[in-house]
Amino acid sequence: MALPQVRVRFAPSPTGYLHIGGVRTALFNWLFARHHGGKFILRVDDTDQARNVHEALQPIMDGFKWLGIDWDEGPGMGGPHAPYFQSQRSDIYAEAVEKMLGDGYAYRDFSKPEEFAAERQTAEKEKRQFIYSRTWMAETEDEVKKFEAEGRESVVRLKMPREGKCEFSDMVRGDMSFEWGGEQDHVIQRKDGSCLYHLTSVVDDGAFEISHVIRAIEHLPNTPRQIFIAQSLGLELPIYAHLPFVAEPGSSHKLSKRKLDKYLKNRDFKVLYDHGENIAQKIGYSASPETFNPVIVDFYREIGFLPDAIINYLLLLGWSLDDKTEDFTRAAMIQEFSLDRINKAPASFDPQKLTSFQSRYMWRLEMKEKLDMVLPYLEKSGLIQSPPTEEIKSKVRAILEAANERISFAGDILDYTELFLADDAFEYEEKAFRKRLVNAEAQRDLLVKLRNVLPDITDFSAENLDNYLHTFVEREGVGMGMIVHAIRVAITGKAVGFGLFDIMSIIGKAGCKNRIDRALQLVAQQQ
RNA sequence: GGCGCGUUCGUCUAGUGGUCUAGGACGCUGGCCUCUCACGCCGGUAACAGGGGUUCGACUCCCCUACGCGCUACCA
Repeated sequence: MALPQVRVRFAPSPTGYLHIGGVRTALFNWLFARHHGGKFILRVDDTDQARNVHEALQPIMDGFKWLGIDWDEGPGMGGPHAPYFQSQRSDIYAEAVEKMLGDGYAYRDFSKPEEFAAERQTAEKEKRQFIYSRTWMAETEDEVKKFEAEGRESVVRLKMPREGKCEFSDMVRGDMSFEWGGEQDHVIQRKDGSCLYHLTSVVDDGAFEISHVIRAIEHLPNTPRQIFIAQSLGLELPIYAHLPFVAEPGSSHKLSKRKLDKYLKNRDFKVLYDHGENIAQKIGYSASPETFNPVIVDFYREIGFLPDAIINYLLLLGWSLDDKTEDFTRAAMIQEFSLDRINKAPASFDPQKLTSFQSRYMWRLEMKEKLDMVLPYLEKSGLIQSPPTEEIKSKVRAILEAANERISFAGDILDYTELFLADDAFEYEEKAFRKRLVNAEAQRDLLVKLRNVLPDITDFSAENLDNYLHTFVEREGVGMGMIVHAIRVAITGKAVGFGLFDIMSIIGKAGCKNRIDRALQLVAQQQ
């Protein structure tokens, strides 16, 4: 069987944000297209909200661009089947509706909404399946005139078959079979002439020559009526593949951006969110829950995630190559991706695992790339000048080298603000200060001794400081632990951090002296 | 209610009738390393939803039940 040209699409409705679940669906489409050398098309499903489409679409396109998911046809790209906005294709849909009407696959329905609803309610009350009586169906001109004379208005409904089965094969689910009789006469055109999703989607899939429809599982029950529309219009059917949805962390509910409050009760989710919020605060980013939310791609961009880490994580959410491979470059995932290794069960979004991918990707980065990622955060927070001087850059480079795996998100560089603030401007953590300085007399005395010999140290490299301090404690007849903590707190204000000798070297001799003096002074004040 | 889909460690998953006393990863956890934290290394914890079949043999095939989710819109 020769595979036709692969053409797939992702059809977002412009909502103003890019949802992580949507990215996963788009990713699978994109990978499938790239794997087969086909086309990935972006179509804008804006039949409902014609207003502000541009504004609402921009974040979605920006998100995809950032993630490196590019489209061959669609907004900003054009293409042989333009326009790619459904709001600009009404004539095409109207024509399709006329054709279906003419061929008897659809009919004008003059029922009033309340009449139709009444029928449905009756059926529900009697606990039987609702099937429209078609009492107000008009198929001839005379019938139309008769109903119009009564002052009725019409919509166009599908004239669904009521017998037999709709059978099709799904590339993820296998063979599917639905009773036609279970289907409703869905409305495809409103009385104002605008068309509904099922119609527009099928018409466009046909027009764009979509070969494979890869979408979320919630569309599976919609498939029979879409097949009916496609067949009525004489369109070739695409091959369907329905993806399991992305669920909330630790639950089987579909991930939704509206339930942020609820997700924050999940520990792992909250950890990620708080981490992000902390960074956002330091760079003065106003965190609106509309977009600053771990369900939305913008969140990750703001706090310094790597697109590749997100993509790699998402790839494995419902797909796997084998029992061990986890790291995929773009080239590798394009090479290996196939629909038949997609899982059937919903996959729940795990913030911890995403974070672990991010950390690994971050650690592996070349120094230059890491530096480029991190500098904007220092600039935005006002800790360094913009653009940074070479001197600052080499300082940041030294910090990155020393901090190493401690930086997982680019914004984590802001955990080391004390290394950029003036010697008398950073703050001391109260608890650490008390424990390591105020209530540690012996250690403090050692610190004083060290401070006094500080000017004698000519080589302030980390390596030499290491040697020097080891000799120093040896001479004093104590362990390293006796001096290290006091120094750390005195010069950084914190109880934890990366290697002390690195920190000292980065702060420099004068800085260390100033900071130790300041700390000792503060201790004196407290006593 | 009807129809449909799904169900392996807490989570992502491997597994297509015997190689499974079920493998990997994240997490959690014990230890080592060590100036703290992190990294790293070594070890541990933990799963086939339940019940019936089919079969010499079932995580794998069939049926039922339970649970979860979705669709059943003049939303997409």
